[in-house]
Amino acid sequence: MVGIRDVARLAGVSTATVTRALRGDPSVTAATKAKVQAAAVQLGYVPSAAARALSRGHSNLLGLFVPDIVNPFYAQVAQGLEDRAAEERYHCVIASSHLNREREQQLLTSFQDGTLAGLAATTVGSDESFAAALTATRGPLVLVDRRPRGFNAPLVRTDNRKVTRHAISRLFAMGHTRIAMISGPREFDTACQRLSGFRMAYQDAGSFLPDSYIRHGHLGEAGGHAAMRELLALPQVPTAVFCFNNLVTVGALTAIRAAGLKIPHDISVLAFDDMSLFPLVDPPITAIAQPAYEMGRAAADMLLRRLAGEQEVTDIVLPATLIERESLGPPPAAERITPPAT
Amino acid sequence: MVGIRDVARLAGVSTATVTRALRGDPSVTAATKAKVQAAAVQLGYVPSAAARALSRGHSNLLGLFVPDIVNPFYAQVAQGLEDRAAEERYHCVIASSHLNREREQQLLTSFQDGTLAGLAATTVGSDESFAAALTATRGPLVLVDRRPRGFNAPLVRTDNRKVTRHAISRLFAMGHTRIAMISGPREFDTACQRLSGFRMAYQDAGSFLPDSYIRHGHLGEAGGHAAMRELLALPQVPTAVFCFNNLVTVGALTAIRAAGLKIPHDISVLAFDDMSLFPLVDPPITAIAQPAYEMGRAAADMLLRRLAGEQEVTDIVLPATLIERESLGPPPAAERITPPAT
DNA sequence: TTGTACGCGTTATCAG
DNA sequence: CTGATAACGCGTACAA
Repeated sequence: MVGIRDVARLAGVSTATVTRALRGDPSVTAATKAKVQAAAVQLGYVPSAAARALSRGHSNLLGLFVPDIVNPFYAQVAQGLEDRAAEERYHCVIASSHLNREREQQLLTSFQDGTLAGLAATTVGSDESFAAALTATRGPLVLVDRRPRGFNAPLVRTDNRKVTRHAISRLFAMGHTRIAMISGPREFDTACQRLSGFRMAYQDAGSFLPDSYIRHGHLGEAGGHAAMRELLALPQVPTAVFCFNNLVTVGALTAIRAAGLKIPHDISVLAFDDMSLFPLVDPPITAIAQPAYEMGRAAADMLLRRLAGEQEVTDIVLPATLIERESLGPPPAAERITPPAT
Repeated sequence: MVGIRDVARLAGVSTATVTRALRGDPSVTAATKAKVQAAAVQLGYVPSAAARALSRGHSNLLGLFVPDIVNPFYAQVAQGLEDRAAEERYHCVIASSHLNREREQQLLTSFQDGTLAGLAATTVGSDESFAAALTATRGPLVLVDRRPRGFNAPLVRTDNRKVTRHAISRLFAMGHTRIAMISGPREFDTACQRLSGFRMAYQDAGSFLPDSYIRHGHLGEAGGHAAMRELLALPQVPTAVFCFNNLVTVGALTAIRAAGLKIPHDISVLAFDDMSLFPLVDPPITAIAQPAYEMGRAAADMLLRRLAGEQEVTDIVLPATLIERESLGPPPAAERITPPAT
């Protein structure tokens, strides 16, 4: 283990000078700097991260807590975060909570030990103890995608309501009157916002929205699948579905296929969150794409700024865009003739 | 910042006892242990990760270097690694190299500073300096998926040759005689192994394999796309294609679609690496699925074992499985009548 | 069983 | 511009 003292000795200077020289401190003669650097490379000296962290008071690690790194949306957020962090010589600790409270708590604890200089998180926990743990943290905190109740950390998100309203209006424009939504848990502000946009589109169209067309609390492929089955079992089957997120969409798609229905001929499908394979799906899926990568970058940026001393870090809202493919079409002919009861 | 001394004071013991009590050392009275724990929770004491790492000589962080965390294959590896690591209270630092040598070197340096206790990596670098850097590392190293030349670290991989040979034989059994392969870089041992299995299947079938049916050095969606276009421009268009990996498959699929060809009617497609959306693609893609999650777990396990003092850690080969869907079919009728010109 | 005291490798303060 | 030295917070021989 070659340490800073070895370098200092070889270069004929003090350890303090070594630090300064290596950090490029302007108050060091070019000559000394050269000597030190030469000694450092000759010895293959690399400063100890642990010692540095202990001395400086914080590490060069940014944390990212997400529900599931396998979900491409979060993987992209991670990529954005990492790329931005790398620019500042930071690295990323990525952890998946699987939407599990215990795991989240456990992760939080490991953050309290100062392993991380800052944390970007998409959490599910909204209970008191959780919020307390998250707030009583060592470094800056940034929320990604959604903000659970009781948190006041800055958030980076997309304009859920606006895009949703816009996208759903397209469906109405195509002649649909019976559009359903498979929504997420009521506690998710994202679910609320998307639902809000959905409702606004209904109002804009002057249509009536039966409660049964909104399936709350569905998450993941299984949730999407179950919700879609419920929807298909309704007396008045909807002619279009709006899915809360990518996984829910996949589940819904599977259910529709299992039921032997054709998209968009029998039913139209609109997804929130795009996926790289959506263009190749049968049929290509029309989706609302969130700028996941940019969200990750923005989160890292906010963290970095706070780490650099900046106090005023506020929410940032990024635009999502509707990517039109082929899963949206006019409602089935029969439906156009027989308007829905009620 | 509440430190160990505060806890010691409140509990009326020494710092040494605090450490021992908290670590569950058997040489501590149940009574003292209780006192200490009470004091610790009362004060909300959390040991500093940096101080601990400095003192113990290594952190509780495992590193994972992959080409691209957005690639679902690596995301699954990451998930497996993290899950296994979490069992041992380790966390994961994940970094994407984007197959970029410079970035890999940079990442390597940050590993040399002791940030990581161990490293699992899927690297591209095979040059001398890179190997040297990777070997002159602080903690144990495990290779995932492939081993570049010059490395002697243990590897966790799948039996590429065997599955490939098996899968390709299915194609021959269906009547194909003109099967092409879009392969990866020649330096990748994975490419060599899959190519080897491919060739063996050709031998088993007693068929002749023209050089033009093997496209070397293709990677990513762009690579797959380009290679597929070349294949489609051949005088004797192949009746089936085997794609090196998931991204290459996507690119090939896009090219086939752009050419207006139907799968499997006009051409059959076999993918290496499964993807969650393959069942929904038009048509559902038949793929060779690698146990990515298990590979990640295995890698973490090997690292953990070495960290626990075990010396004998050897390669581990996991089985891959062929998942049959609908992208494989008999060759076009015309082809069955007119055998390929040598 | 428990306490004392030192080491881990840097950084940063404060003289010079 | 450079050097000596005190933290940083924990783990652990060694002693009691």
